[in-house]
Amino acid sequence: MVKIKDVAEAAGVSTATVSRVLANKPHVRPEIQKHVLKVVKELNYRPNRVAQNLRSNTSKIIALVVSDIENPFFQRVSRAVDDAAYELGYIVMLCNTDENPAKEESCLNLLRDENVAGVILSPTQRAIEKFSEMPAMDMPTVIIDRHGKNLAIDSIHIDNVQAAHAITSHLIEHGYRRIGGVFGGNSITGSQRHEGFVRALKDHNIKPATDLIKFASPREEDGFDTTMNLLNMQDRPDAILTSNSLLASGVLLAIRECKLQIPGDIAFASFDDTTCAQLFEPAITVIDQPTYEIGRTATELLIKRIQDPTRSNREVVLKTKLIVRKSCGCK
Amino acid sequence: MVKIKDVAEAAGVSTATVSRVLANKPHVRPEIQKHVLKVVKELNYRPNRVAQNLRSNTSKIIALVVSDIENPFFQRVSRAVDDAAYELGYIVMLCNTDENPAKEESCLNLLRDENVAGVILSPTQRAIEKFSEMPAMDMPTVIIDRHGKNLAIDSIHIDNVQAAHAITSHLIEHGYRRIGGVFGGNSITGSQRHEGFVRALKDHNIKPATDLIKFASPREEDGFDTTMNLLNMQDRPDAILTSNSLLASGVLLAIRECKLQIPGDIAFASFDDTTCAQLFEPAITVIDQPTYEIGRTATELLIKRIQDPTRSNREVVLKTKLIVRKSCGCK
DNA sequence: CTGAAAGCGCTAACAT
DNA sequence: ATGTTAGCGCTTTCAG
Repeated sequence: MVKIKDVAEAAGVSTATVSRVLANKPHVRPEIQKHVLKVVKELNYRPNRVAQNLRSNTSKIIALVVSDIENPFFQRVSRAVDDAAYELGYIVMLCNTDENPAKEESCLNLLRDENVAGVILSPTQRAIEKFSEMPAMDMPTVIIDRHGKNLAIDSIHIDNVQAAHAITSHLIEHGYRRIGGVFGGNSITGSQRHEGFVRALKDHNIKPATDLIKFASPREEDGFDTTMNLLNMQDRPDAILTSNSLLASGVLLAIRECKLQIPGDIAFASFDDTTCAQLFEPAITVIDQPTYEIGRTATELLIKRIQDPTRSNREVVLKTKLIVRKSCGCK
Repeated sequence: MVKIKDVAEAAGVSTATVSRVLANKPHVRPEIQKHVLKVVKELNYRPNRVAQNLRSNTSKIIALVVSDIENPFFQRVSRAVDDAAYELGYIVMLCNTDENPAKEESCLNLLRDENVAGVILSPTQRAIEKFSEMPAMDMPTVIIDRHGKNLAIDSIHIDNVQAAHAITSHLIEHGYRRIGGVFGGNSITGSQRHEGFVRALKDHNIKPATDLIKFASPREEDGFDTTMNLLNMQDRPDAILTSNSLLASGVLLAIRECKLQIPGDIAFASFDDTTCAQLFEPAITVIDQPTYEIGRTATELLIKRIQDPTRSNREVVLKTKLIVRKSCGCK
């Protein structure tokens, strides 16, 4: 491997000069600069990022830590982060916490050990609560998808309560009354959407039936099982809302298993406008989140914070869109 | 930040001893070992991975470089890689090449600059061809999804030709004769599946109609556009096969746009058993790849190679499964 | 069994 | 404008 010393010798200058040229620092004679660059190219020299990192405490790696790598929401976000990071000369490290605080902590610590430049994080409930106690949190960080109320940190998210309220109200206004809710368990997102759901019911003078409200881990199988329970009740719901697309698949599978028609026998609505939601017959009414924009904005916020750690914190709230389709036609 | 020197001083030993203890090296008195460990814990010391990397040339980061981060196939693979890596104490860096050789090269170079421990790569055609000339390829590498014939490298993939042959034959045996093919353009995978498709036709004495064979970039919109062309022909196909799930969505959208029934008006089959393929009515006949296993195996192969760079290369070929569903019922 | 000291490849004072 | 040199935090000979 060719190192800076080799370049310096070949060019007949000191390593300091080579370093200056490569960093585009001033105080280098243009002719020398040119010559060094030529030698760099000839020798095919590439600076060792590890050494640069150790010496100057800078890194070109940012990390994206998500709670569920298989959720289409995060997949779309990570595409956006990857695009934006690449444009800005960074590469991204993707980590998955499975909504598991221990895994999250170990992951964050590892990232700090690696001295990454910053982190985009969808935190667990626990991380939000213990934020200040987590040593890893001295890294530049931006939080996505969730947020702590008064945390001194950049965050970007949607108004989950409002979005859930909107889509639930839509169901109610189309005549549905016994609405079942299947929410992601032990995630902030899930509980906020649950809150919006309950509020919408109350705002329409419907008493939330606790037996119609379920929490499940955000996986297809759990969505399926939970829904089967719901559908096997003596007085089954006339509509179901889920808080994410993984659960949605499970719900749909269960509805089919019970040979129920949508929306004739039961209406359905969900979060996240996936291809599947569009392709399904009837197409699914959903809350569409600006996923790509969330990822891009998060990356840009993070890079800005890396460049200026003292800048004031921002909380960006992005608008969602209710996309009305056939899956909850009038009752 | 507490460093090894702090630990050494607090424990009344040298940094060398602390290092030995932490690396579980022999020749340390048990009592000293115990004491050092205690101090490490008290001080909450964590070794700086960057310094370790620089000094000893070892890293705990492996990279996963995929051609399309939005393809469910790679998403499932990356979940598997992430799981396996985590278990083995590594973290993974995810990069996306968009099937773009320039982006791929720049990404690989960056990874080498960062001195990552190894790479799992779904290479572009060009990378396979120019393999030996790519400086980045001195990293431990395992290739997934694609493979070069006589490359001295670990690889893991399925038999694309055989799989495409099988699913095409299935269509033919169900009476379809004018079968359209929509394949991923400029990817090895796409062309191999195309090859299997053509072979199956020939083996059944059907002359491949060039106007029924299309290549598209693996995105929903391109699948849609391409299929619209196919469906607007005077003598449209009676069945369509696509080589990946992103294209499949586009095809399905186009078929709906033309108000055609599956399989009544037109049959459909594809690669990759996604949730969507199961949920769609009628459910889609697909070739199911062992995606999770591909990711796990790749990770395990990579770590083994990292630990022993001299070990002989392996080419692992995994079996696929034809899952027959309603989308190509008898004509 | 343990410590002193040399460097991994680079950057940034500090000299000149 | 350029070179000299001292580390960044760690591991690893080499002595003892």
